[in-house]
Parts: sequence; structure tokens; C-alpha cells
Amino acid sequence: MDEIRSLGLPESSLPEPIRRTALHDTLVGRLRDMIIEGHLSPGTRLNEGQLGQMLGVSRTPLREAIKYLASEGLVELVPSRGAVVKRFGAKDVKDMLSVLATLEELAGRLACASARDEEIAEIRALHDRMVRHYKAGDRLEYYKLNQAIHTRIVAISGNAALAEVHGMLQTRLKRIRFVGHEGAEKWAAAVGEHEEMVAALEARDADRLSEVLGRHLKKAWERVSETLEGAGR
Amino acid sequence: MDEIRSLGLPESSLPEPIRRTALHDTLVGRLRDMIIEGHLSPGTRLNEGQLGQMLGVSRTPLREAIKYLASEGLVELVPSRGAVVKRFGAKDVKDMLSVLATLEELAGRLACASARDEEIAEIRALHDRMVRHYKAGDRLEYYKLNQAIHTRIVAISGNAALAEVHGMLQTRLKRIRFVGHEGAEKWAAAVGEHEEMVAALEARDADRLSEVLGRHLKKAWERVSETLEGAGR
DNA sequence: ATAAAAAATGCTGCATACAGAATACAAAAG
DNA sequence: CTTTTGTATTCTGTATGCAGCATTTTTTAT
Repeated sequence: MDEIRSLGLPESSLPEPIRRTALHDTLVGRLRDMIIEGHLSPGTRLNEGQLGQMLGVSRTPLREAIKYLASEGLVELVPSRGAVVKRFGAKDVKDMLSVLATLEELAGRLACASARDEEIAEIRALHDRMVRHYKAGDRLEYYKLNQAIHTRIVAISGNAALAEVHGMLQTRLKRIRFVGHEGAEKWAAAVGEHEEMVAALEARDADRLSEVLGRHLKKAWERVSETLEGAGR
Repeated sequence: MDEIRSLGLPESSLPEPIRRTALHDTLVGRLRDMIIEGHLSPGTRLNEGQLGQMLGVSRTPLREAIKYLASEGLVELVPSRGAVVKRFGAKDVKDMLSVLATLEELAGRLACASARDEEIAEIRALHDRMVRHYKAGDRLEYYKLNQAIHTRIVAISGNAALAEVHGMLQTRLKRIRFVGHEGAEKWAAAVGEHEEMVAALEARDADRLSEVLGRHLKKAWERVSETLEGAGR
């Protein structure tokens, strides 16, 4: 161990062997982002030739990444016709938010029971940063931290399966929320709910946290549903 | 041929005619079954050459299927080392069952609210068939119908996202439950809970159905946990 | 001019080929 | 005999090629 350190390597690279970034993960990430950010809109056929050229890879790894995304539910595989970006109707979104609410209610309970104090403090820190961006009117940063807080609450629940399915649904919904630009008063209400959440978590009040998380997401549906009127498939 | 045996596969699962029209889906299904039924045990490396030869396909579609399963969580991708069958520890299983319970509680509520009468009748029919297999002592058929009932309850909840994540977790757990051979009295208790479930559904008593489903899965954990003692990764 | 048929084009699905990493093996040093 | 180092083999990761299906365009007949 000391011989290694004597080589002058940074300590951060010691514990884990150098992991060459796998192309597969990169491609999955790139495609996911393209879909979430709307560069590939719903219904679009993914042309393997074009996409491959665009991303600088051959069709083989690209196809593998597409299959991965298909299992994730972001694209749909049509026999002999390739993959198309999945289109979500209003009901789909509502359903996903229902499940997400249920999952976060569970996460809240678990987090209150098993999270360590520093983890809760970390969420408080994220929240404070989010509020600063809110006050500055920076919607993009606000949304990012908003998502991060929800993800983090699920993470500190200590349930890996829960984190996984939650992440999956959240990924699918990112595309939608990206568009959701609510008015000032609703935005303020959302921030207020977040404040409640953090307070409940700090008090380790499972019932209250669970309730706020559920309410928060039900209101999220109301906020989003206006945008989606008639967007059914 | 000996190389094939080195994967731990029985010869009975060797080649088979493969439908030319939906190879990807077929491969995913075959591999999934091989994992669930234990022909590919946890920790096993998936050798693309051998598997491909065994299934009569080239590596390309096989790799695509593997990537799909990776996203499903049945296998794990290790850079430069291929895919290995994921290994679940006791805590993983417990976590999955927690989430599954929460999801089924939600499904039960939704089903009571929105299922059509014939859908409920269909579940009653499945239940009756299951009870017959129980009385005949046919564990395999019993388990299959047991699963089918839970899946069906989730399906008639009318929430597609819920059905999807539920199916995902259930698939991962199938491998575990396959092994779970509980004693006679616990088996009887499980059947009793099922009877309660169907009754609550027929009465459209959401609270009661939700409660029974949750209780049922918590007991499932107790039944399974004995088998898994010290099976942590 | 319109509709149907036929040819042409493009794309997907699968197989094969090749380069580089990982592992297994063997020989040499301690 | 154990450990190490160099080599051979195996397997993964990626690219490319070819056949078949879909779709579009052109041609032909009414």
C-alpha cells in the first residue's frame, strides 16, 4: 500500500481500481438525456445509422443501449421497425405520479426510522440551496435541486429496490416536468411543502413526512395536468 | 459439450426452435426463465459464446437481450468482463418485498375502486383453482396461480406504471420464491389470507384488501427469510 | 388523372470479423 | 515449494457486411 502511495497517486484513486468508462453507460446516458431534454421528441423513430454517426459509434453498441432504454421504458421496440420514443398520455403521467407518491411515502417513513443525522442535515443543506435558487428565480437550478432532494430522501431510506424503481419513474417523468412551468403562487406553495418536508424529517415524524410527500406529489399532478390537456396518446 | 456443462446447465435445456419473428423477445424470455428457474445460478458469468451456441443465435442479438435484462436488474454488467447473474442477499429480498407490499396495497385500493365485476369474478375463479391445487398438494401449480392472482389484482387496478414496476420486482423475486417451501401450517395460513383477499375485493372493501395484501407479503418475508439465513452477499 | 402494380431505396435484424482486455498457464527466480 | 513474470488463450467490445422487410417512388393500366 505504501509503495503505491509513494508513486504519488491521489488517494481517491486507491480504493477502486481504475474503471475505464464503459461506452455502453455513456451511450445510455446520452440517449436518455436526448430524450429527457426533448431533442428526441415522443414518437420519433430512432434511426440507428444517423444516431450512430452523430454520436460517433457504430450501430452495434448503439443498439445495445437502445435495448437497455427499452427495458427502462423510455423507448418502445417495434418489430422490424426499430425503436420509437415512447409517448406518455395524461393518464400515464397521472398513474406514474400515483406510484411515485406511494413510493415516496414509504421512503419517508423508512428515512425517519433509519436515516443518520448527517444525512438529514445534508438534505437540509440541499433544501437551503434550493430556496436560494427559488428566491433568485432560477427555475432550472431549482428543479435540479428539487429532484435531488426527492432522490436523496429515497436514498437515505436505505432500501435499494425502492431507490431503483423510484429512479426509474422519476427518469420517465423528467421529460414532463421539464416543461412544467407553474405560476408564482403555486411555485411558492411547492417550496412551502418542501419546507414542511424537511422539518418533518428533522423531527423524524414519519406520519407527517409521509403525508407531506404524498400531498406534494398530488399537487404536482394538478400543476402538470393543465399542461397536458388533451395530450393523450 | 463439456464446455456447456461448465455453465452448470442441464442438457435438457439445449437447443430449441426459435421463432424468426421476435428473436429479441424470445431470447429475453429464455434467459429470464433460465435465471428464474436456477439453470443460471447467481454469480454465474454469462459466456456469450457458449450461450449463443446453445441457443442457436449469434452473439449480437444475445448481447442485446443481456443488456435488456441488465436494465431489468436480473444481471449485472461488469466492464470488460461481461454480465453475471445478480446475487440477492437477505436484505435485498426484504427490501423488495417491502416495496412490493406497498405497491400491492395501492393496487388493492385502486382495484376496489375501479375494477369491473367480471374482472373480480375472474380473480375468484383463479383463486378457486389455486385452492384446488393446494388441496391436491401441487406446489408448483399453486405457486403459479398464486403469482397470477397477485399479478391480476395489480392489472385490474388499471394503473400501467404500477403494473410495470410490480412485474419487475415480482420477476426478480420469482427466483427466490421458487425455493421457498414452507411447512403445512404456514401454507394453510397463506391460503387463508388469499381467501380474505378475494372476499375483500368482492366486497370492494379497499381498506381491508389493502391491509390483507400488506400482511400477506410481510408474512411472505417471514417464510422466506428462514431459507435465506446468512445468504447475504 | 387516378389507382394499382412494380421497382428502388432505406433501414432493421442478424451474423461475422477483428482488436484489445482479462484470465489461465507455464516457466523462472527466490 | 512458493512467488513472480512472461506468454498463450479466451472472451468481451466494437465495427462491418449482408439479407429481408418497409416504405417510397416510379411505372403502367384503366
